[in-house]
Amino acid sequence: MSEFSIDDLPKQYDHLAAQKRWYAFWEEKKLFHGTLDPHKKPFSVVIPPPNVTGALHLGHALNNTLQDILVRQKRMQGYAVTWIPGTDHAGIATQAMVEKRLFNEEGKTRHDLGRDVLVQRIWDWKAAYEKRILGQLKEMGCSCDWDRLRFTLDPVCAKAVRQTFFRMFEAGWIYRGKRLVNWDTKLQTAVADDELFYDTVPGHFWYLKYPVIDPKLGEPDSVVVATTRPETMLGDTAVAVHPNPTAALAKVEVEILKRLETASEKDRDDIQSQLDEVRRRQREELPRYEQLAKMAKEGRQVMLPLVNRPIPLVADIWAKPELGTGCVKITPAHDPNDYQVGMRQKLPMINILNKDGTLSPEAGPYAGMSTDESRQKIVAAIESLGLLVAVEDRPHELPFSDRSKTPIEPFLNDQWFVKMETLAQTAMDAVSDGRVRISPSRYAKSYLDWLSEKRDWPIGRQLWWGHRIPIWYCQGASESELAAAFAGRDDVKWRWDDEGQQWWICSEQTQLVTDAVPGHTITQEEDVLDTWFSSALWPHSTLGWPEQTAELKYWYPTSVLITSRDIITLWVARMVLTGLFNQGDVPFHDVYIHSKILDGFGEGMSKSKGNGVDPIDVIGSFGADALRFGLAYLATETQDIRMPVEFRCPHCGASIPQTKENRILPSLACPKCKQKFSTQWAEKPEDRALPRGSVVSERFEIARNFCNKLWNAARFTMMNLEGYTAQPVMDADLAFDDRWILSRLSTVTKQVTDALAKFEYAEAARVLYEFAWDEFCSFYLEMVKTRMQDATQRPVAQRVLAHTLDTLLRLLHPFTPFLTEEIWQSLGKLASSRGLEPVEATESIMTAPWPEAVTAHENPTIEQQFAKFQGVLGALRNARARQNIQSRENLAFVVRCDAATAELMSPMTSVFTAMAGATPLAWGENVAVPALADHSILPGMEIFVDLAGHIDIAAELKKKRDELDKIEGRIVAQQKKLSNENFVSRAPVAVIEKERGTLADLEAQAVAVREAVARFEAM
RNA sequence: GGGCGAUUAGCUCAGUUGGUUAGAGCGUCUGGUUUACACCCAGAAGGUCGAUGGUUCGAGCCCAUUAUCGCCCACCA
Repeated sequence: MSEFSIDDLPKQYDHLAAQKRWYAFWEEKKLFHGTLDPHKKPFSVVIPPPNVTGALHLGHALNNTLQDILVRQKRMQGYAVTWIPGTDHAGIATQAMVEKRLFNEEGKTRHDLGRDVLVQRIWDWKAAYEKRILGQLKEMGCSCDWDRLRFTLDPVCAKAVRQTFFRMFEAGWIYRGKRLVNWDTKLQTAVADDELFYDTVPGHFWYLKYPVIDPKLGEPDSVVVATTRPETMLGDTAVAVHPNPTAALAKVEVEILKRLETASEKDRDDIQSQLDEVRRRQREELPRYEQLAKMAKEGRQVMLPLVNRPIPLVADIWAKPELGTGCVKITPAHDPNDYQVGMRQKLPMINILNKDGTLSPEAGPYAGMSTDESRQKIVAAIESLGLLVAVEDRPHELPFSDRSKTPIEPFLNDQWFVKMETLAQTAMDAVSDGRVRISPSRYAKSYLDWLSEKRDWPIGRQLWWGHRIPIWYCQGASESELAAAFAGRDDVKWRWDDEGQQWWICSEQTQLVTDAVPGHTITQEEDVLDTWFSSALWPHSTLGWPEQTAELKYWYPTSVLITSRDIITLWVARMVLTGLFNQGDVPFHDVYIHSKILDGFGEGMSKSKGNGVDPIDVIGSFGADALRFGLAYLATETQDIRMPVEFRCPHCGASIPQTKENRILPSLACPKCKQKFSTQWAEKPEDRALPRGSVVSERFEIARNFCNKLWNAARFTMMNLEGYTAQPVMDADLAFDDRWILSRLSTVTKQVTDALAKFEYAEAARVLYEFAWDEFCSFYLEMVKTRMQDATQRPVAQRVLAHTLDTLLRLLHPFTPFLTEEIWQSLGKLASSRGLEPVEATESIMTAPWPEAVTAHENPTIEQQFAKFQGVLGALRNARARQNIQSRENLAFVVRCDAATAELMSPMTSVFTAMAGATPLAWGENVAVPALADHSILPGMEIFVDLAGHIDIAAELKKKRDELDKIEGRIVAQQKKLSNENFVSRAPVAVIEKERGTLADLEAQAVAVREAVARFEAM
């Protein structure tokens, strides 16, 4: 090891060097790895696996920082700790990214490549992004247990997925139903909800007349339905009317009346017109509605025009008598609500669309046409039959595919579901009875509300990237053939599918051979499972379930899950229910939901908006320690973190605030140096050739400055450790400032430990920031300076200083791991043994014990006395600034105070000289007051700074008179309060006493100020 | 439409169970090359706590109403 010299330490903390050095050191020493230790309590955390769709942004940085803080603290507290890292295959999103690139760069769709080739391409993408993501985590300093790295498509996860599916199939909870998907007809793929955008396009509302078949006398001869998509009439299988329109309208009327009572002036007209409309319908339409309801119950039919198909009138509550014509056409295959009606009324479902968006053979003469074309033809044909009642213009909000920019067709697909009745209840119970605690507690409500609907979980996805559903279809075989084929196997189950007239065979195996059933061919389901199906298993699948491994037994249930609020339902709830189902125990005891990071406009960050910030950019500018400390400092409980974003010019370092306009440009010119730089949108070669401007936020400056402050405090400490020897420090050896800092240190230790236990990261960071800066640096270090000059005081001062820094470093380590390790290592070279009862420092701060509060050091009296000292110092500095006296001019002052205060303060002469450039001449009750003085008043003290030759008497007199006015005003207010009979008789005695004390104080001040006024007046 | 949250200094945010004169950082202004730190030091200015009403001796904090913004969920024949 080379000779260590303080001079090697630069004035500014070199974060990049420290990050590289110490991360490698920790990995080499295997400090992140948690070993199964029966003598230690386990503490385990699974990472919310980031999607391999792209690089991490600041939201991930926050999430992982908060986990790492906890994990590092627990390690120091002596737990056996593992933080299991990994990534998620993110089915839809990842396949979409790859397909998008394929389309943009090669003009191909997935069908051009085929399943195997596309999946291979996605694996390549995954490899690249996983590497990037893991690199980002490491740069942030995350102490993940890399030996346990997982990916949701790993064989071990795949096995857990198949086993879970198999067990659910066995339980009878897997079934096949219908679900509406957003179908992109151009790319011929299902599109996720968040890949849609909505646009309002001009459209029409068409009123179509369907003739009633054989109307009886007095009955209407037709019904009128309204639609924005007339072509779907080809798939109509019913017309619905409300079964009890009288009651329904009455109910609506009551609701409107209720709203009218509480309505604001502005809404009143609107609500009133709704009421008028309902009443009109009650008068004019009700008889017809009632008649239709009666006809529906009699099973009457109407004739679907063009197709000439009789379809039933059905009585269903989906038809609202207060809306439209009161009659609704039902197209079960192309609308989710109509689908529900179709299920209730047992209607046939006719799919009139092909996957390319053209009309299917079911559309008869219109087959093969586009929807637009068929719409025109159908409207024209209906009009020619005289069945078009009216056309209204009506702007319509249509969903579009973000990828192909074409309109989305709602498409009802066959889909696999999991029944949630039982599973949801178990997950609700786990939170209701406290086995899983969600904090902040308000989020338990969204969890419970969502689960209580017990909506079945659609688990199939029409994709190629993911866990293929372990179901095989077999047609034409008899049950005895199946029983024979799978005799003696408990890893295969089958069920008859009445609708498809086939067997469903479910197997835990990766592959069932196509001729597993002799004489019949079996084929595997094409679809893959929802991404959340595999992430739901994450806490136990990562530990080797279904094998009951030692790992699983030791680490499961995990200790805490830290995540963001938008996936409480999608992910957290499902982890709880699968954990209970598979392992019989909750997956974690605590869930902490942290805030979200927003940009300067209050919008969530996302890559597509261009306001996302790469943590690596922040680390480059400010350092990983500043990134982490800054995030923790901002992570308060309720408030989302608003973070104005700026570009940093790579040429001159200037900051260019990000606006909604400039954040989507491929390149920008720096307003300061006029040179151009590129952004994340750079695609053209000329843009890509420019240097890249990083995207950062100035909100990390506070943390960067703090890190540098701490760095310099450590430098100062080490500069003063020459001749340091480790020896126990006796209580009697301690100086006033030692007692004070040790008292504060113990309190701070307690506060930080408590705050972290409650996930109050911002509170912990704030306490540490204020202690380190305002107390340790601003006071303790300054006071120690004078003691370091004195050979008799120096040894104790060195020991307490080294001890305090040592403890502070350990408290800060979870927040700023690199910085604290860097200092720890340097400090170790000068003072390897530290503490009031010295012990040898550990080889890494990571393995140092978490500080314990020392209650014996906590001393309120010392803290009060110290506050007095700070008061005097403040008054002196104030006086200097007020009188505009240069700092090199030494001042003299006297303090009028009681004997005890005098005794306390008089030994501190040199401190006042050093810290305020002022020398006390006398302390006590009867001090001689300088004729011309700056006068300030503190509780129990009056400070007179001798101003001979410095000030303007008239100005000073005015100041004093103003001050007196102020004090007298407050005395009047205070007297009024105390003479208020209500206050005196009702407020607690302690409060009244406090108010009386305040009044006495004010009166004393008034006396002193009057005296000062008199003195000036006499001059 | 339902649920949740926010609104405090120019900006970004703290503010413990209601109790003296509501705090911090940045920014602004004044003054500083005090050998740890200009990513610093010493000071100053700046707020009727979104609005209205209520409870209370006392409200930034509790209750009701309301406005604005954000998020989640549902829905839009």
